[in-house]
Amino acid sequence: MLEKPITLPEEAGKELSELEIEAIQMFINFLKLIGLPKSVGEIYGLLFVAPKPLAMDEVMSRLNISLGAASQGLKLLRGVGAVKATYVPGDRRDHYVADLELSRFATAFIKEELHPRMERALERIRRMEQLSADMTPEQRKATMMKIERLKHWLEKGNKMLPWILKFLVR
Amino acid sequence: MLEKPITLPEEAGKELSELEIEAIQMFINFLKLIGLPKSVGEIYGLLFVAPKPLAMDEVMSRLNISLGAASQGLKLLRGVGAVKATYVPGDRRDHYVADLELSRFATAFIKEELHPRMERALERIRRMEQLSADMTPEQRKATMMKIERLKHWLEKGNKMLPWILKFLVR
DNA sequence: CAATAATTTCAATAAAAAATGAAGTCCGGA
DNA sequence: TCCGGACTTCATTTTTTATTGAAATTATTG
Repeated sequence: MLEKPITLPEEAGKELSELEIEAIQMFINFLKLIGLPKSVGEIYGLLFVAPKPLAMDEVMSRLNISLGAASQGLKLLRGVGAVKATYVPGDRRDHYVADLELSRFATAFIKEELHPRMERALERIRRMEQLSADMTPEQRKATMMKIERLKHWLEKGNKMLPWILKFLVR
Repeated sequence: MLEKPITLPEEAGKELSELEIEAIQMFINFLKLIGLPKSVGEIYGLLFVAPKPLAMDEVMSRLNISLGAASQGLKLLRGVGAVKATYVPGDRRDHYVADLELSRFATAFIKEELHPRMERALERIRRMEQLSADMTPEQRKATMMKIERLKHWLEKGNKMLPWILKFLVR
């Protein structure tokens, strides 16, 4: 084993720079939009402007968040491809870098939130069509019209998604 | 005043039909996506399939939600244009109908959530550019590259929005 | 204009979501 | 194989958000 670098307080706990603060706030706001918790925005924001890979405990101490939040946040970000683990020689810890391709958030959102909900909505619509079968003709007509509207809208959304994705990715 | 129709329990508190339940669950899920609370989804779902305008207390008793939730939910829905008040002769209460144009939710979301956040993000980016001024040339270069990425992405989003809106609305 | 129904508001409460940190697991190296 | 740091998990706590319902406000009508 090489020299133990003693405690090496390094920059652990160092104050956040103004740049970091701006980036972090920006990502907190954006990721909140797609339902991600503050801590995830903080982590991504910090890594986004970081000039070099950061280890989990650096993330923790810079942001003053707990071990659990750091671990779970990084896990989620890795899961959507927004953060990558990199190897740093001579250090046992994993180090993380932000993937700068912002569209990863959009694609993850579409894949994990939008798509499943659309599927379930279509199921419900099918069920509604069945249920409208035993209605008075008059009621049935009105109901079918509404259901048609719903379907139409969902289809429109579904058609738009691939287009949006193509536009966002690269 | 005409004959007082006595208590007229009418259909107040009547069980929800299966059709209503499907519609309600569908809208709970969808509206949650854009950050609206469950009660709002319930109200809109109920009104969406209702064959006639409903008064606030009907909404309350059918859904078993409180006076406050009904009032606030209807207010919000009226605010985004998703629900209209209609006049019902001989009844003092307001009656509400769902506007079937689903795109109202999308446009409200874009106008009230997305747009403001984009504006604020652009301000932050400007601030970040200023801050990067006093950095070492090397750091500055790396930072500016990242900022460019952000800008590029925001612009892309901004360009896409009108298109999406045009597509969704009618 | 009094009486009362309909609705809004908002402080208090409940419910849901996120953060914490201790206990447990998983390595990698000696 | 045993040790110790790095990380993960998850029951508990904290924070945030939504709901409730009583009081205040605003009609409506007789």
